Parts: sequence; structure tokens; C-alpha cells
Amino acid sequence: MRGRPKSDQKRRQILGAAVEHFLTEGYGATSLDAVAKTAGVSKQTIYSHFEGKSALLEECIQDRCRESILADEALDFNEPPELFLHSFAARFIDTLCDSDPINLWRLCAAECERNREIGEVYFNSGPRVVMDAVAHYLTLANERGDLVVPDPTLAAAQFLFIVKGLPVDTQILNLKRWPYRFSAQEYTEASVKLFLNAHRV
Amino acid sequence: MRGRPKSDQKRRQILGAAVEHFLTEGYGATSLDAVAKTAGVSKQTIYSHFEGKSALLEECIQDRCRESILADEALDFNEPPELFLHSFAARFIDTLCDSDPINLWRLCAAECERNREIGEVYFNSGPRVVMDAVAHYLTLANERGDLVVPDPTLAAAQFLFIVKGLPVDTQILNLKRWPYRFSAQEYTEASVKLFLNAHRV
DNA sequence: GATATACTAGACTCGAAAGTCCAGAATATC
DNA sequence: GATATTCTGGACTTTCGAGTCTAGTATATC
Repeated sequence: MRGRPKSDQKRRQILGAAVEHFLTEGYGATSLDAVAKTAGVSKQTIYSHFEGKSALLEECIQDRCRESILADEALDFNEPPELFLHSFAARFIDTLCDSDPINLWRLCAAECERNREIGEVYFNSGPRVVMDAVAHYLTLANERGDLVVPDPTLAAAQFLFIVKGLPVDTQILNLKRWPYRFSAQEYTEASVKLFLNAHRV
Repeated sequence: MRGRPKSDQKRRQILGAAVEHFLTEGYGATSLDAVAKTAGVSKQTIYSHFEGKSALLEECIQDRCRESILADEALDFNEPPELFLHSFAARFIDTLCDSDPINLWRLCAAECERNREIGEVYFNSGPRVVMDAVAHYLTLANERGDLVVPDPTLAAAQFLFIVKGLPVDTQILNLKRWPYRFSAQEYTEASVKLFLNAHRV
């Protein structure tokens, strides 16, 4: 290897700026001129680090997914169901309803029809990881006899979808005002209770 | 009113063509030249019927939402819970997982950040109507003593989100293969059971 | 210190699409 | 049948953005 090597610093600047633009403006509305400017880098440098716009998008999504995964270390799989599921649900919603993850989902949903890699990458680095964690807990809880969970992976999916469904969809639709009689918190708590209720010993 | 009136026929041709393009290509990638061609109409005529591209999008969404609502007439609110909820869930998923509703959701999710009317219109003509129907049924079931449902609107939301969550998200992400050990049908049935289980008398 | 490569700044090409304009043909109302 | 308005087809303007190119400068490795 001869000559000056490509700067990783630059690469990260580009990715950061691109993520910022893609998330707030969407794929189509983002121009590479703008990304270059934000990154403090010349357009040519973008093309030297990435194949083109759509390759850049893919890398952004991978990058972003790695960031926003629920920190696994903080989980205590020995907690009793009520405690574990309540706190898990709360943190899950908290993480997911921030503008970045919401916009990431918007972006993936809009683009993965035209680029199948995107859906794949998103699913594997986001939903799959979270589901596995919950499924793992439910397996343990079942073995301990704390809950009755014949199919932990299926139950994990149910738990996550019931919990995230309403708050996330509401956020995505960007409604002017909360359209339900109950609060978001009431919904979350009720959903954890529903789940526990159905799997009670 | 003097002179030749605008043709409603033309208007519908335009809307139809526009929906087609918006749903399959997305907002940004749809050109009005293409819409005009598909509609069999000159571009000028589009501008004579609609303010511009984004106004056209709004009308398309309104139009499309009116179409795809679950036919209310087919519902029998006197059926017992198992029967009603199972068949409702099946039809709901069936309707929602078609490519049109999926693409409609993609479109709304992507655009309602920049245009708040879109989320509003979508919510009111889609989710709200369906939720109301389920809430209405649950109210009756609760009064009849078939189920214990203290908060029917909240429960209706839970039911719909648990049922739709997994199949719809999977479809949206456009994954190359089904990533779960259980089938879509097993998931649906298990979800109805979970709900019934939690509200059993 | 020679050299290969990265980076910059900006000009440039090329295509695409929103929206406008126009002249002529069609078709409603009065 | 006069008239106002729509519709057509296509040319036109303007803007914007992806991607390329170039000439010069900086900075790694050998």
C-alpha cells in the first residue's frame, strides 16, 4: 500500500452528515451537495468513500441501527415478570419514540420497497435483537414457573408489538393532537398488564 | 356559470393514475408527465383540476382511504367473542397486507412529516374507523357479560395493534423470507387467543 | 525527499421534472 | 350559433441534483 490512505475521520464525518440529512429530509430530498457542505468535505471525497447516493444510504442505515439498539447489558434477566416487563416496555418506548428512530423507520419503510437490503439490515440489527432479548427472558421465566409461555419467540413478538404499536404509529403519523381518551403511559401499563394476565400461572 | 364545465370523468382519471404512480413509485419519484400519460390527459388539465403535485397527493390519500376501509355492513355485533374476533382479525390482516394498503402506509409515513394534513386524513379515515368498530363490539360484549373489558377503546387499540403489528411490519420491510419460526396464521390465532385469555370472564 | 494517493474547490455535463405558455380544437351554456 | 371555457399537444423555462472532471494542494508511505 503506497501513498496517502483514506481518512476514517472523513468517512465518519460524511456518514454523520448523511444520516442527519436522510433522517430529517428523506432520501429523495437530500442532496449530496448539502451532505458535503454539512460534513465539511468536498463532494469528490464522498464519491471516493462511497459508491454513490444509494450505497451511502445503506451504510447510514447500518450505522444508525447499530447505534440505537437497546443496551443489552442493562438488563437483569432474574427480575420477576412485572418488574422486568414494565421497565423493559418503558425503556423500549422511550427509545423508539425519539425522533431519530421514528425517522429511521420512515426512511426504511419508504425505501425498502426499492432496495431490499435495507429492510434486511434494519430488521436484523433492530427488531430481531430486541425480540431475541425478550424471548430469552420469557424462556427463563417459563422455566422458573413465573409465567406460562409455551412459545417464547411468538410471545415476545406479541409483547413488543402490542407495546410499541400505538405510541409509534401515533408518532409516525405526526398527528396534531393525541387522539385517544387514555394517555400513552396508561396504554403502556395496560398492555403489560394484558400480557401478564394472559400468561399468568 | 358560462362555458364548458370541468369534466368529472377527467378528474377521476387523473386521481386514479396518480394513486397508481404514488403508491408504486412514491411521491418523489412520480412525475406529473407520467401521471398525465397514464391518465390519458394533458398535463395542463392536471393543473387545471389540482393546485399542484402536493395537493394532488393529498386528494389521492383521501380518495384511497375512503376505498380501503373495512366494510362495516358485513359485521355481526351479536356474534360471540371467539367467532367475532377471529373472523375480524383474519379479514383485517387480509385487507391490510395487500400491496395497496401497505404502500399507502409507506407513503403516509414518509410524507406526513412534511405535510401534517396527510397523517390527519389517514388516521381519521383508516385506523379511527376500525378502532371504533372494535370498541363498539367490545362495549356490547362487556355489557352482555361475554368478556370483561373495563376500557373498550383502549382494549380495541391493543387488539388491533397486536394483530396487525407483526404481519404488517414484516410486509413493509419487504424481507426476502419469513423470519419467524411460526407462521403468520399461527401468529394471528395466538394473538386473538391472548386477547381473549386476558379478558376472560 | 520522491511518489502515489487523498483531498479541495469549483466548474461542468446531463437529465429530469415542476410549472408555464400558447395556438388550435372540442364542447358545454346561453 | 355566439361565446366562454376546457382540453390538447407540445414547446419552453427554470431549477435542481447526480455524477464527472480538472488543477492545485496536502499528506501519507517507501
